[in-house]
Amino acid sequence: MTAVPDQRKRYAVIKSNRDFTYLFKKGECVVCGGFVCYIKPRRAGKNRLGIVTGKKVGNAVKRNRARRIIREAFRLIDPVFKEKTNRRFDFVFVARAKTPTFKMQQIYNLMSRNVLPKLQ
RNA sequence: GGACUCCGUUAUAUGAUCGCGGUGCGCGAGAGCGCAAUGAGGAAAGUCCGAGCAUCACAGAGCAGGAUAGCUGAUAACGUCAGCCGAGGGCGACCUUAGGGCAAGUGCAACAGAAAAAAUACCGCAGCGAAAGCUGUAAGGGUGGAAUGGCGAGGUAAGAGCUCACCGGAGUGCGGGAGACCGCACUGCCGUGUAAACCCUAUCCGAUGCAACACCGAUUGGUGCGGAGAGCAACGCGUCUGCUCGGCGCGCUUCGUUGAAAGGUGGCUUGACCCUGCCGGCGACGGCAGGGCUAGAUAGAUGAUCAUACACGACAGAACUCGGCUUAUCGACGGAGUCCGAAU
RNA sequence: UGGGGCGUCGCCAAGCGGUAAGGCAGUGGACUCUGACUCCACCAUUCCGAGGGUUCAAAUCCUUCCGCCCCAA
Repeated sequence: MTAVPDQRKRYAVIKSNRDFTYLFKKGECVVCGGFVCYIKPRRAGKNRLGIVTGKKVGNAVKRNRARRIIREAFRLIDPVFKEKTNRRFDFVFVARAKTPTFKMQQIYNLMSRNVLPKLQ
C-alpha cells in the first residue's frame, strides 16, 4: 500500500474476502433501517469502503441501485469523517431489502446520524 | 360508429452542477492531472436449442446413448424461420397444430361388461320341442373412452356387406403437382385404441468450455505448508479471561518443501455487424453499391442533486461473441384487413 | 459461468399410467380417580409447486415457468 496522498481518490476499496470476514467478526456493528454498517479502525492511509448487496436485496437492478446509493452517500460524507478525526477506518455497508427504495439524501442522513458518532 | 384480426415502431425528454469506466489528445520522471467525444436491452433475463472460437481426443466402420419427425425451401447451423399440404377452430380477416410407422414384433387397456383383440353370446330375436333344452343369429338392449365401419333400401323364419346406393377406410390404375398431397375411375367388403408405452424406420450428433486457452515472469522474486531462531522494547492482530494486568502465538530472519496452482497481460470486441438505396424472390432470405464504428468492466463503470415539460415513466442491468426460442412488461404511435349496423 | 437434484397433509415421507401407503403431530372416543402408555375412529374437498399438452384416464409421460438445495471453480 503506497502512502502517497492523492486528491482525487479519497477512499479505497476493500477487495479481499479475508477483509470482509474480518470486519464481520471484529468490527463494530451499526444497524439502521437503510443498511447495516461494520466499522473498524485502521492504521493510516485512506478510509476503505466495502459494499455487500446480497441476493435478498432483489434482482440485479435493485442491487445496483443499492450499491450506487451507498457509494454516492459515502463519497459525500467521507470528507466529514476526515474532518472529525485523524484516524482512518474500514467500512463495510450491507444493503437491506428496503435500501433500493431510499433516496440518496436519506442514506446520507442515516450515515451522519448513526455512523458519525461512532468514529473517535 | 361498434366489435375484432394481423404486422411494425418506440420504451421519458432537455438543461445545469458534482461524480464513475475505458478510449483519444496534451502535460508530467512517475503516481497522476487537464480537455474532448463516448458508455446497457427489447428482452441485456431464463440457459431451452444451434453455431463461431479454444484445448484435448481421433485410420475407417459399427454398437450404445441422445435429439429430431408432413413437404419444399431459407441459413454457418438449428428443435428456428418462410411458403405450401393434411387435420382442427372461427360467419370472416385469420388462428392452432411433436403431423412417420400399432397391416414387423412385444406390452398395456383398471372398474364395468358375455366378450377388450383371441374368440365368443348376458338379456334378447327366430325355428324346432310338451318342457328341459337344441339350432341359427347379432337387429335391438345393457357395460364402457372404445364392441368387428356408418346410414337407408332390398332380403330373411329371425338376421347378417348376404346384395345394392351413398359416405368413410383399403388396394390398383390414370391424370395433376417440385413434393407433401389432390382429383377421377375400378376392385372389394375390410382386426379397436395407445408409439409425449417399449420399439421400428429415416436423418443428425467426439468431449469439454473464455473460470476455455495463450503468453509474461525463475532464487536479492513468489503461492501454500512445515521446521528452526530472534523479539515481545514499541505497534497491530489472534488466543487464554466477565474486565484489567500478564502469558503464549503471528508479523521479522533463516532452512526445507511446493513449482505457476498465485499475480499480471492477452483472449475482449470489425462482426455470418449496423444504416441507406437498388435488384432477384409470394416469402424466409440473397446479391450489388455507398456510408458508419456503436460498452468492454474485473469486488465489477451509467449515478446523485436541482429545474422544466407531459402520457407521470413498466419489465428490467452487458461479463467471450453471434442466430433463434421461451418468459416478464406501464403505455404510446403507425400500417394492412375482416364482420356487424347506419346513411348515400 | 457451467453442471446436477428436489417440490406429495402442519412435519418426515412411500407411490412413478387405473383415482394417494405409513409414521409423527392434531381432533373425538375407550381405558384410568387423573395424566402418560396402549387401543379404535377421523384427518389430501378430484389443488400431488404453477400453466399448457398427450391419453379413455396423469402425482406419474412431454413441455414452459416458479421456488429451494447441492457441486465445479
